[in-house]
Amino acid sequence: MVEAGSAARRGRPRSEAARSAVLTAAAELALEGGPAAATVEAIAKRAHVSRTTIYKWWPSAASIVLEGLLDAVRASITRPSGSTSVQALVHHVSSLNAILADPAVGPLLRNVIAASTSDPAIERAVLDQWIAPRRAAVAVTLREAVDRGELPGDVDIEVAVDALVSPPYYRLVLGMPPLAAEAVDRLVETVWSGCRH
Amino acid sequence: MVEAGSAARRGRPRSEAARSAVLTAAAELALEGGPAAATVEAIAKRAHVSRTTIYKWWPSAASIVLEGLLDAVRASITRPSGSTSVQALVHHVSSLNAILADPAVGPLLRNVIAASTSDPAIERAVLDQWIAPRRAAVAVTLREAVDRGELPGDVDIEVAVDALVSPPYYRLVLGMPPLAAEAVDRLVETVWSGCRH
Amino acid sequence: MVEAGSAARRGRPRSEAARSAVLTAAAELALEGGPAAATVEAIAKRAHVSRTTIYKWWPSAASIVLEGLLDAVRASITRPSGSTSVQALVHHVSSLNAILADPAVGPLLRNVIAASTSDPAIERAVLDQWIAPRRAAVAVTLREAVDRGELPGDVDIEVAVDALVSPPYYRLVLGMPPLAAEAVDRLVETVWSGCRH
Amino acid sequence: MVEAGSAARRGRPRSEAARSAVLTAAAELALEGGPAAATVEAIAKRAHVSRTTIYKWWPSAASIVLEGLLDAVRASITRPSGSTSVQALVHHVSSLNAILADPAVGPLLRNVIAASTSDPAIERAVLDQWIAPRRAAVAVTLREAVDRGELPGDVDIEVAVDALVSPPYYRLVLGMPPLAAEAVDRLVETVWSGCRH
DNA sequence: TTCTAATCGAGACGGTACGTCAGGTCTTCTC
DNA sequence: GAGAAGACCTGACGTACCGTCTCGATTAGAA
Repeated sequence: MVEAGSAARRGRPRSEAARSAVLTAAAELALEGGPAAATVEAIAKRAHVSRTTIYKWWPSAASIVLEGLLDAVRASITRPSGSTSVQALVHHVSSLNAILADPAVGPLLRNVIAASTSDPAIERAVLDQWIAPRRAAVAVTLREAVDRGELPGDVDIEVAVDALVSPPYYRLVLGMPPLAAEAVDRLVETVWSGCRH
Repeated sequence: MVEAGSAARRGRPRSEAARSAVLTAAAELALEGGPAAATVEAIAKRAHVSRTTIYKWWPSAASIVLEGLLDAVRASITRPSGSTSVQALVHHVSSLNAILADPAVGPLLRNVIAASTSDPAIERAVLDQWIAPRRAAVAVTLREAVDRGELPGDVDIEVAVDALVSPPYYRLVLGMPPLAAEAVDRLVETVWSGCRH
Repeated sequence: MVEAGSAARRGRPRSEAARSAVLTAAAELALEGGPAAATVEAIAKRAHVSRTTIYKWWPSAASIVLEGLLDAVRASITRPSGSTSVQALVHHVSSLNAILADPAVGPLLRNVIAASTSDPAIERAVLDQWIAPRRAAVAVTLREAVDRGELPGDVDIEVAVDALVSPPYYRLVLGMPPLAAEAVDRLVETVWSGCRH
Repeated sequence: MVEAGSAARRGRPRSEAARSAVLTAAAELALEGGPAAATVEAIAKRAHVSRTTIYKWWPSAASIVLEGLLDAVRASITRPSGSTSVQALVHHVSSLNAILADPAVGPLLRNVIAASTSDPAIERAVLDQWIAPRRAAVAVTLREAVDRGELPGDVDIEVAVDALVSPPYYRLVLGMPPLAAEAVDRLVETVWSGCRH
């Protein structure tokens, strides 16, 4: 999709100012007034960008919010070097929980997840670009623990990942209060020791 | 909402036929065409009921779907007598998972949860009438296990409930495949033994 | 199209206020700013009527202008009793010329004729409801003159009608100055005596 | 607009291929799909020319159609030498009628006339470059007849011209069937003898 | 031969209006 | 008084063209 260096491109280049204004406006509107407020029309007006330009680059308002979200939390999956498996898991789940509890991120993600119900493209993007990499990070940590003999070889990784990452999403999506930090610790400990029999 | 016997009521009584036709039409439309298809307009047309009547009794299309949902799975929370704690938990989580995986229920609930994002009334109703009773059933079972000494007294019930019930919702809402029956078994076993240290 | 007395009609009746506000607004806009100004959007705004209501009753902006035009000049075809054939023809052509030269009518008709180029429905309506009755009035007068022996029996009525009524339209549509009253007199005299050989 | 010989112009010269491709494409589109089809966008696409180029040379789609029209029928006004006045008039009106009835010309002219309603530049061009020369040819013939004593000196030339040339335009613009050849003959005879008293 | 001036093509952009859809409200008549 | 029918307003949708604006590529005469 992106040319390698030289590639001369004809025509007027895309306006980066317009793109970022749209992303910002969408996020602000969604945070202020909920998903219903982030219409293409309102975004265009606030971003001082024409509606046609928006439709040229994005298929729906939800896709704009999603792109802004992915931009904002890009590279937020880190694994602390020199730590025990449990510490690594706590780090993963804690940072996931923190992101979802962040008042500037959680509501946006909730909107996007709601939109994914009626828009397969959004659903795919959420799964591929948001869910999958985060599940993978947890799964890798668990598999390394199995390799090191810390966990038995018959552990069902998928089930363990589900138990670890579901609660923050569940609470976000249903409008329940987010997990406290200590609750996250207990959750990880419970699942970890449950995996060891 | 429903009066007790005596009140006599003047005028034409509410049509039960209209109510059930509306609920059925809403469910069918939502299953056939997703959330976007279950508009008040379409429901009215399919149910052969006037739009005015619908607006008189329900505030939104989502509330109709929710009411139909609650009608359909009323009294679906049962606890098998004469069973071990683990068996009871497996029963609870399995039946929850089965309901959410049911192609006639899951999509509807997913719609309603999506609608709860932008409608506080729906959010409240989902929490109070759907989520709370099911969490309570699991929590009661866990507390009984603590009382019987099967689990230590310092178990964090809320965390354990989260770990047990979140995965089916998480998978439903994100459009992932539902948990297999054996995965449910392993999930309960993992959390149960994790709670025992 | 309209029911005779009894018919009782269910539902909210059509708003006559809205209809006339739309017709007035369309005429005003078309007179002020030319055909390009009389958009459905602008008409709706000026008439304080919603766009949807307009689309419910009219298929296009031009059809609104046309309806207003037909309303305004309804029953404008009269034939003076007790007059010679030539006087009757002068009357017909003069009043046609006056209407087309009327600054409150001519421009509107010109707009509608322009719209008829790209809209067959408008074209049909103009021919049937505007052109045909006026041609018929002239043709009747000519045929009566033939019957009375004032004109020979082999006169080509259609050709004579064309010669009499075309010039005012021609001048209107091309933006030329309208015919003066005396020019109309001379036109009728010329065609009349030309028909007598 | 056109340079006097020598001037030599620097820079890339205007592409004649582009010009004629645009004129052809505009005519084809207008004939196929009516005035609404001949948009600048569609013309550009069919002519394989960029929109910018079109806007550089023409102010509107209608002006393109008009230019093509004038190109096509240039020098179509001829007067047959050695003929009576009536024959010359019949020749003029017949060829005008034939041009307007030509399925490759009439619809285009009708489009352009419609566009003249909302575009003063088009209106001017139509009057100056299309209408005026044709009226002049007829008027000259009539004046020669007066000079030769075939017509009385008090003939109103303008009125006579109107009566002769209006009908074909009138019928074209309103979508009526064109005049038959014999009808043209009768029209000229009627007006001619009407002018002689 | 390089400059320089004009063209042409490609495509992004801000706009305006389109015609449609759904949400809600209101008015009238019927059961 | 409930319900049906239907007119109405509001607001957003996604699309089509408009006319303007950068760009780069091309083509010639002029320095």
